Amino acid sequence: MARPREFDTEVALTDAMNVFWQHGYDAASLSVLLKGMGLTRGSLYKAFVDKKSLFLKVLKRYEVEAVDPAVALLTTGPGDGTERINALFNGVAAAPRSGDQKGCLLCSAAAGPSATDTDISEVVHLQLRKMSQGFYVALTQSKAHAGTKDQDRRDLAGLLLSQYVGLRVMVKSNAPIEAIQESVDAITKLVCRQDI
Amino acid sequence: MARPREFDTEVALTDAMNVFWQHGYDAASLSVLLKGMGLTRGSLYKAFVDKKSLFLKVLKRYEVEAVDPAVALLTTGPGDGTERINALFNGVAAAPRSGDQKGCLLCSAAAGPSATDTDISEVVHLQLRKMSQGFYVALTQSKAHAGTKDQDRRDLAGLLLSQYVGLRVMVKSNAPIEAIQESVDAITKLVCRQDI
DNA sequence: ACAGTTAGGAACTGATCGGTACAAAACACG
DNA sequence: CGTGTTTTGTACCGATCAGTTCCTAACTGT
Repeated sequence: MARPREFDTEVALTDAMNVFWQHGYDAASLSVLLKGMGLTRGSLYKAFVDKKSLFLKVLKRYEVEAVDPAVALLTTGPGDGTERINALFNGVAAAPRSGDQKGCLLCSAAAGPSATDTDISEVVHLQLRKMSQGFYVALTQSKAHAGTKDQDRRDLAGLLLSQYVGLRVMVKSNAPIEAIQESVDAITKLVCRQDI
Repeated sequence: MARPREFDTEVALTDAMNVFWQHGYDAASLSVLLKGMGLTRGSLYKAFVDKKSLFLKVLKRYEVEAVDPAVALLTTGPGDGTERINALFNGVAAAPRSGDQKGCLLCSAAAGPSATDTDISEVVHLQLRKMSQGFYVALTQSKAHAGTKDQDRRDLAGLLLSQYVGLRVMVKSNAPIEAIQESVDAITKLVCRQDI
């Protein structure tokens, strides 16, 4: 019944995700989004209601596309829990080296619209909590942290989360790579429980 | 000679700082700034050239008003270096408890305009580096880290910096206080070199 | 083939953005 | 008491913002 959509909403959502990822919520204007998604105003508003709704859908997409894989790496990835955490942070440090400075959509959302919009804030912290629990599981599955108290592992997971957010914010802010690398090196020593 | 200014530029700059601090660079529109600073368009542009120039002056002001005191706390504050670092992070966790969620102007600038504006980025990272060196000095003056390698202290200072940025971003993003507290508790254990 | 329904696309809306132009006002100096 | 200089306030600028309107195009079910 009726005229069918000429575009794939899933593809369009992925395109929108990349636009928001690169520009951030506010800076991703409608015209930029339309160009990036390859469709016109009428189509976008028909399919995605408005900008904020689109962004919330994009966040859900980001969860599937980026957060869940990161959590999977932490919880069921190869090697010891310690190695998985290191792998994650090494990935963060590696991105800017290869010219990727767009950081993390979730972290940018936390630093941006999450401050003033409760709907966005809710989704953001749900996903951040997911990450935190991923760290916790990784720590629990780490030989180096096997003997630690549960609360200590929980706190350390919280530390790793805010560390992750801080690092990705710094990457997006054009911080010198050495500053990023210092932090990652320290994290490595920390989770390996070397004497720092 | 000629008509004197009716306002104190230093006071106006402080008012502007508070507006940017609360709203962030982009969200602090001219009309919001004018209202917050208590002056009109003509006066603002005569005295501060344009919005970006005003923000750069505000950043310099923030350095004097917030960054330098924080660095001073870290480097010449009371007690051991470890205690000073703890004092700083406890302050970060205490802010949202008393309703202060505006975070850190510097960290918000890092997450915001620093990504696209090199002038702002330069100033931001100069001040962030200052913070990092503050952490380094505090670690060097800490009994618990007296025996560590210099590079380890440098790396740990980098970690503390990105931790600081991440925490203040999370505070501004309306993160639950427990999540903030977890991180701070972990930091405490870490800098006290307890077994975490 | 035609009616019903929905997508697409362009023109348009009012609001707001940062910034400018300019005249009136307020002072310092002679 | 002017005169020159600077500030102040307001009206205005074009650009852009997110969102709406509305007509046409394209399809489906009968």
